[in-house]
Amino acid sequence: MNTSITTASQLIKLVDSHLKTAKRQRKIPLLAVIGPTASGKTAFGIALASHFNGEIVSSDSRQIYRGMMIGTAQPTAKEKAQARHYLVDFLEPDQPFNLAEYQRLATAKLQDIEKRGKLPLLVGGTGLYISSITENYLLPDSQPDQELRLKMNKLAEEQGKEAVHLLLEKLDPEAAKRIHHNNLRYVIRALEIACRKKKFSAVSTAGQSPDKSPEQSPFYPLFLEVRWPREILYQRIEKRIDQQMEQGLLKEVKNLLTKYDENLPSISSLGYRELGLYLQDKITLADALELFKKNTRNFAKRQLTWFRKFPQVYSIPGEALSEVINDLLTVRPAGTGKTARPKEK
RNA sequence: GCCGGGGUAGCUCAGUGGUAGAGCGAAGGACUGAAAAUCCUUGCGUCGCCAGUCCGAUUCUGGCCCUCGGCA
Repeated sequence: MNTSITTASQLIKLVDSHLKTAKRQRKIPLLAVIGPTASGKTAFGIALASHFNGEIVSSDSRQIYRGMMIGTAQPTAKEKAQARHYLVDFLEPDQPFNLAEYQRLATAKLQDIEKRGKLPLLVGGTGLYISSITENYLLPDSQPDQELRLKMNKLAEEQGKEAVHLLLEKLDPEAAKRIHHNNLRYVIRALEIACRKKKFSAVSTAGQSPDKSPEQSPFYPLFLEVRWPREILYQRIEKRIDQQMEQGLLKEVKNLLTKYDENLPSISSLGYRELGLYLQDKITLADALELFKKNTRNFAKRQLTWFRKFPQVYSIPGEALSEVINDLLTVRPAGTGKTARPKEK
């Protein structure tokens, strides 16, 4: 289901009623601002936070890294002054990070915000991270195993990806059926889980598909999606990349590459990878920018695919966004906290 | 104006007397510990226009239009 919201008053009404329902259900209300890259989530999130007395937890897998402010479009200092942000700009680019850790950190932060009487917001475009919170993923008890990953990657190189998939077929036929043999990354992860289950077979539920339990989630999310016509979105992506270049993205990338390995997940983010190719003289700057833009468009498309599966989403047409933001920021007289959520108990 | 190359999918091009394909792009999809990652699926388009030959032409012939290169 999908409903369109075009004015601030509609939005305020919607949020107020959502807060009431959450209270009735004894859950923590959560505003989840979603949308593809360059759709305007950051500004929208800040306006919501400011209007509803909220604080923002990022659900962006790349804004977590330090020293990557331009390329990942982290909130600026000015924006951070308008609303508190968490899980942004806090991790060195060579530090490992993963879904489980995100889920743990984000959950704790969101709960903490609520305890302090503020409204928690989740703002960002990483579908997997969002879902892990809003759908309450129950992650399998299986740590990443770097040694196994290396071994399996080597096996794939020597004997082909099918060889690795064949291994999975023996250990977990169900998972093997679900995962395409070319998707080496997924196959290896499934092997990690399968090996773990084998060791602790007493408690395993073999071959079960991944689990979630939204009913038992502590949160009651309201999805707000910023939506643009496809062509306009692509124009915005192009424009933003040009702006990032003007802000000195090339210098930022250069700086990171002198310190870090180009194969790190952080450094292989959009823009960093393409500009890295240019800095290594492998392609021209014009080609790098074109590739950067194309890859970003493709990424936006994947994000949209992910968001389509959320059951109930309220969409704000991009054309109406700036007025909504403006109204959110002006409706509430500054400092009175008049429309702030009343604290229960 | 003359000589030559070419006009086929959004782009670059391959190809055949029985109405066509590859790469790129694009679109759609999957996704539970690397996720801005990783992976899967999808190609009827007046084969430049008009006429002729032929059972049949995108493929051959003629004319026209357009385009690129060379010479003027």
